[in-house]
Amino acid sequence: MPFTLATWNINSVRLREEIVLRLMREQAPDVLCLQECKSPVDKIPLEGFQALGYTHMVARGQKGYNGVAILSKIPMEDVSGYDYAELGHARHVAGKLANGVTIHNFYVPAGGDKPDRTINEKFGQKLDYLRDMQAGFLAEKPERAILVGDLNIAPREDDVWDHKKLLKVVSHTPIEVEALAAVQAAGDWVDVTRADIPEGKLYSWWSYRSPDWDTADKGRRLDHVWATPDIAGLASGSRVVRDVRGWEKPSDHAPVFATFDV
DNA sequence: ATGGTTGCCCAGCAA
Repeated sequence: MPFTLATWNINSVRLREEIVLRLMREQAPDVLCLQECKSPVDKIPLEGFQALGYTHMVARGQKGYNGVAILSKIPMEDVSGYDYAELGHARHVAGKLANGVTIHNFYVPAGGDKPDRTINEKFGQKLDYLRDMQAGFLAEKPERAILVGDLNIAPREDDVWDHKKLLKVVSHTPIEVEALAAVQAAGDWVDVTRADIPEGKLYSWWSYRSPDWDTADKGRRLDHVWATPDIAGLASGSRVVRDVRGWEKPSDHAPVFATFDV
């Protein structure tokens, strides 16, 4: 049975409950992975989600910051949660679906403004987090797994609006791109979005600070869908639903979708 | 080089 999955940095699930419901109604992914819920787990507004068929959830939360959740129409078991870099942040949750596929949902640290760990502790935390992800996947090779989330790195030149201008901007620096490539190699992860859409500019995030985000189109592809080689070939239909960035009271991220015929 | 916006919750940090 094929299922469709979406990943979306929601930037407060409580403030944006209405547009989560709208996405569920209009796009109806079977599995919806959220990041930056900014809510304790017991304060996530579940009633409306359940009424639309999303009766299963695994989540990690904290007050005010971070927070990840997987909402699913498919039964799902809570399988683990990593605290990479030992930050004490709610940045990872995983669920094993009844079809045997494990979903890892990550919110990688953004890394602050300056791409230099000697003067910016947050950048060091981001690199440490990526290093620990790499070690984790080397220690335990994932199988029949999908990794999604806001990885806060746009790896390719065509994942950003201007490669040269962003080489020293956190999210597109060579050291981050290399660290992300090491994570990907450690788990043999296939970049499903770029396997489906190999050519051309593709973004999933546009800053709130750009007044005319759609026309200016100074975006970055920070949100990713990866899969292990045993199921990556079953993926299709990848897309960024860009319109969502223009909905009322939007998140600064648009959701990324893929379908897996497992 | 700076400031541009938003969310948390009411100051200032994080993104």
